[in-house]
Amino acid sequence: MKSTIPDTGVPITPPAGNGGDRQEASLHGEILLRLRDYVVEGNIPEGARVPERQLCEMLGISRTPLREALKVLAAEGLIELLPNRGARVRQLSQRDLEELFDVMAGLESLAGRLACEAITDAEITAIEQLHYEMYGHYLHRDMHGYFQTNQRIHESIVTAARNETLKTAYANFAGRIRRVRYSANFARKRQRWAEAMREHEAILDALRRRAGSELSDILFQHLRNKRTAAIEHLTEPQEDAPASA
Amino acid sequence: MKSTIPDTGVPITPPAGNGGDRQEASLHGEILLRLRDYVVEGNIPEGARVPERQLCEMLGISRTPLREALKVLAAEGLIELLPNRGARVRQLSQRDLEELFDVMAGLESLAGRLACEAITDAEITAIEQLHYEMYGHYLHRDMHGYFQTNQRIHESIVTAARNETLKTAYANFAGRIRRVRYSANFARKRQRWAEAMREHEAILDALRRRAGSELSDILFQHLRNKRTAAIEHLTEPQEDAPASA
DNA sequence: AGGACAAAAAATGAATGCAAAATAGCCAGC
DNA sequence: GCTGGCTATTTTGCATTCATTTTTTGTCCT
Repeated sequence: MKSTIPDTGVPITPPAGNGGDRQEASLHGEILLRLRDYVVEGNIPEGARVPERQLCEMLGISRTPLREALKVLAAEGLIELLPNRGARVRQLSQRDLEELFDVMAGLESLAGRLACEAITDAEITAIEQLHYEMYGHYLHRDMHGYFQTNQRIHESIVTAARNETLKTAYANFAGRIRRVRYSANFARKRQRWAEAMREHEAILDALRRRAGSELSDILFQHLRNKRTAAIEHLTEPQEDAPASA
Repeated sequence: MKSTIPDTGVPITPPAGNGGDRQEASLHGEILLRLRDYVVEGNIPEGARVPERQLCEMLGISRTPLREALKVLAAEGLIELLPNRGARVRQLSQRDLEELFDVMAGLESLAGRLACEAITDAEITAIEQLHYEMYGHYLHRDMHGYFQTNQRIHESIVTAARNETLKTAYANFAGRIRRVRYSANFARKRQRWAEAMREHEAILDALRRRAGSELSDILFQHLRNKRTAAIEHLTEPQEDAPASA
């Protein structure tokens, strides 16, 4: 008994309906987007075998476009394709996660450096706004809000870098990590909070001064610390009160 | 007149023969590798339309595995897939190239930083060796040799970073740029040479001292300068010729 | 002669069919 | 009772086929 997928009827979306608004003419493109989200959101257990047949039924399509989508997801590193053995959700070892975090750190570090060359005062103001908002979440111990705002800040920096290639790569790696995040549902350790806030202050400061190489350093360290916290959390899942109420 | 591909009989390899030694069981994987090389090496003119039928005949396969490979190449950014209009070799604008170079700079900068944490004395010695070899090419005005050795040095640094994820991403972006390099066949400007050599000295120095954040900075600047030279070369293809106008 | 429309040809997108490989199920033998 | 080998079923990989869409070409009208 495999029980490949925790099937709940029609998990992804109604097979027929043109669900998402995302403009994507081709069927295979539509499938790709849906499957990617489906995998990223952690709906398939790690390392689970995913028979094409089953996915086809779920999505209401034939195998051809599905297989095309699978190949792309494999190239993106979300799943792996064993020859003659089908697709499995890629299992990330701790080492893989460390590597991913480091690459993310490098990309954000780069984003900060580039942002300093191109960012407008208005954009900085917007980020300051987010920063204060995040500080509010911090004071209210609102982890979820904090986390979301934090993510928006980092995305703003990447956007300010004015580099679509970077942005795409960033989104790709972020997806791979997010998959784990959804599954493990790890949150930041409380004790990291104060430290992270201080680091964010420094980030803003360097950004205001357009100190590219300095910001680059700070961002790398910031992400490195994040990495450490995340890895520790994975090996020791229990941490002070996790769920926000 | 379409003349989509500069067809020379059977351009890629004999359709039947198991050409490459690269172990890749599946046909689609084999196709992917061959097609990628074929595109990277610039055998297809920019923006040229590539009828699937023609590629199928070239490769001696049916359309199914070919289309799978095309989807992957599109995801990698080497080609683009227009709906119902087939695949075209992705045309890189000057802006695209700038972005790519910057991302490469970011990745190498990251590689340098990580390398400082993990590199062994033996690896540093090996890089020093390459450095001297490169210096020899520089003295002999051997651009080709210089270029190759230079590439090996940068690859050594990426390898020393001990991060397979980074290495894969690096290879991907390098491929996209190489495609242009093959096509445009641009080389370094002579006047950049001396400067580049000095920068390499500084790279080695920082590496020896394991000064991660410093090396990160130097590498980024080094690649940035490379970018400037490359872009200038694209707009003004003449080498050494009076850059004035 | 030039342009617009229409039909034919070709190319793409997706579905189906078929062969090979892998998995599982089963029986015999130890 | 367990292991080892053999067969049946499932699943993957690729080729082929069918349905649209696009592109080309030919013709007619102005």
